[in-house]
Amino acid sequence: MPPASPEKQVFTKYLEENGLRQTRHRMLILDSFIANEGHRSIEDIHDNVRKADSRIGYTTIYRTMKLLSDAGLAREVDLGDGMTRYEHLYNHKHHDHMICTECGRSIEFFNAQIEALQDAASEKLGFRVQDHRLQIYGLCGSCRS
Amino acid sequence: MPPASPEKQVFTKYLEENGLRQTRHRMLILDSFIANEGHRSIEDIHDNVRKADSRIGYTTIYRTMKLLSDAGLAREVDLGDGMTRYEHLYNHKHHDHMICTECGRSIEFFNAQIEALQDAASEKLGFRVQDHRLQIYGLCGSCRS
DNA sequence: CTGTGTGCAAATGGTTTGCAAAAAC
DNA sequence: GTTTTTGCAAACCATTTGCACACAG
Repeated sequence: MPPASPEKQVFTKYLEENGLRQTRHRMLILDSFIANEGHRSIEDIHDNVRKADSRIGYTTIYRTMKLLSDAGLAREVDLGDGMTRYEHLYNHKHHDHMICTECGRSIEFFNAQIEALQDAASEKLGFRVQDHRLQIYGLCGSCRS
Repeated sequence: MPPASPEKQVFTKYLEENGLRQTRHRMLILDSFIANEGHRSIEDIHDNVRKADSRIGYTTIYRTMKLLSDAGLAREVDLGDGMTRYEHLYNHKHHDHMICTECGRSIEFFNAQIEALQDAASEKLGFRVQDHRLQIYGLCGSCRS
């Protein structure tokens, strides 16, 4: 048997520490989530997980994705399309998003200077930063022509 | 008669240009909106406008706030409390928000360097910026102690 | 008058919840 | 066997829409 993926180890540990059970459904959802990159909606994940077990319901996806977020494996992102999406957090650098208002595609980017300035600006206002989100809206390369 | 406020002039012009009518309800909503600063929900505005005319319904607030946004007088902000809020845009400098995860209060801030870096980072990725939103989550001065 | 604006109630759509049955331990 | 988890359906809640009536131009 191959060693469990680090994400699975993190999740298992999280479940144990919180007195939660390690169920087959939760593990299938984790499997599907780590096997697919991107900004995935509950519907996306549900469709994908159903290939492994067609009896898994929407509700369980909602509840499990919340657990994965708490466990630090997933991050909720709001791309402005009216539904919560989830992206990988484990071993993924923090980043922000540029969202094309024409085609809806989103580009991930990271800028260390912006990050540093945010911290500095916050500290100056007496604010202790926990997290932040930056979305830039505009036209992507293909749509601006 | 005092001259109409600049906001009223902008809105009137917007309505004319788009073949829309200048109704009493729309003007009352604009009055209420420009008379109160802050991040106001539909419910806030509705409660306030009803003091002037108790027959104005929720629906009209929704529809009119959308018009005010289109006219460039209001901006939708998402403070993560599950409802759309509106803030003034006319003669208000662009700014971003720090949101306290403890008390929910939000602080407005502006940092020219961050703005410039965003534009530069976008341009480098072939992105033409139209707008952007930055929310920093953390603990405000009163809550961090 | 003619056509737009409005209020009400009902519909919508993503998300949450109550509860009995199923699964984990 | 006891307790947690799950699926289903119903509830929720902010927002939108259909429609008959009210109002602006």
